[in-house]
Amino acid sequence: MPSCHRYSQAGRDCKRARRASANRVLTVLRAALNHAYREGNAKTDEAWRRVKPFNGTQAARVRYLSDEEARRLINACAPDFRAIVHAALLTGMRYGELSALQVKDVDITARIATVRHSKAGKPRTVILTDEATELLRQQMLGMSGGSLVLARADEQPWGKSHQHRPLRDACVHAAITPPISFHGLRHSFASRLAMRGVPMAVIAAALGNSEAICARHYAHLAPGYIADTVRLALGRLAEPTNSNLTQLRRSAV
DNA sequence: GTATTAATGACTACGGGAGT
DNA sequence: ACTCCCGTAGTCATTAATAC
Repeated sequence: MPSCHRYSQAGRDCKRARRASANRVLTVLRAALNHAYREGNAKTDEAWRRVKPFNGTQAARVRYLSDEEARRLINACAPDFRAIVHAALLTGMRYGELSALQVKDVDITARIATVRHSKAGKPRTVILTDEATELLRQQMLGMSGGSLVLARADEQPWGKSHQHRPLRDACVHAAITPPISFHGLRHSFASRLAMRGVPMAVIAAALGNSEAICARHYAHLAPGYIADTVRLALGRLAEPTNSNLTQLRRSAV
């Protein structure tokens, strides 16, 4: 676990994260207690009904990389790990999705990839940019349909936790401070889109998330988009006319 | 490198309040 | 009474961190 710095932004977020975790524990505990109450094993549920979760725990500011940091990070990775990091930054796909991606899931001609088993349980299509298409095409050269597109140098699949140390080392070499997690690469992808004014609905579709979740994480990165949308939608209420109001003298205000 | 635990992301279902 | 919207509860999957 990262150490908390009491007065820094990281420290405040660490505190928020602890409170969010406490809320989750409370949720699980309350579910168990409610079950016991429904089964007649508790006389009353009043005690835990009075416990309120911490407020303001859902507003974490996501950590993301600037384009320059992302380039440094890619360059600092070993070749096999570099490919999966690069792909994460270009597609926003999760570590588990990338490490399971097979040749048959990638359509170079249509420039799409299919995630057959996403976290939400539903398959989804990932749009590939020219850069992402070229990256995957290079990876897939000479491979058969069932091969993993992004495997380790020893041709074994990237396993659980295999990303942690290489990414941490790459962050050190690339002078990325604070270091970023693999999931942060997904946030970086979405943040780049948000900062370029891409609508939340489009970002949500690209990530396979709900629009509400995306808005929570990335809306603050797109103030220009929100402002433009509001201004465009509202337009003018009335044309300016000659006012029948007299401007007050400064001394009268 | 692997196993385990903690933390987080993200979904659906549901209930309450506001509006009609 | 009904519908819609929004927030919360509950849950599961995934990722991160750590111990060995």
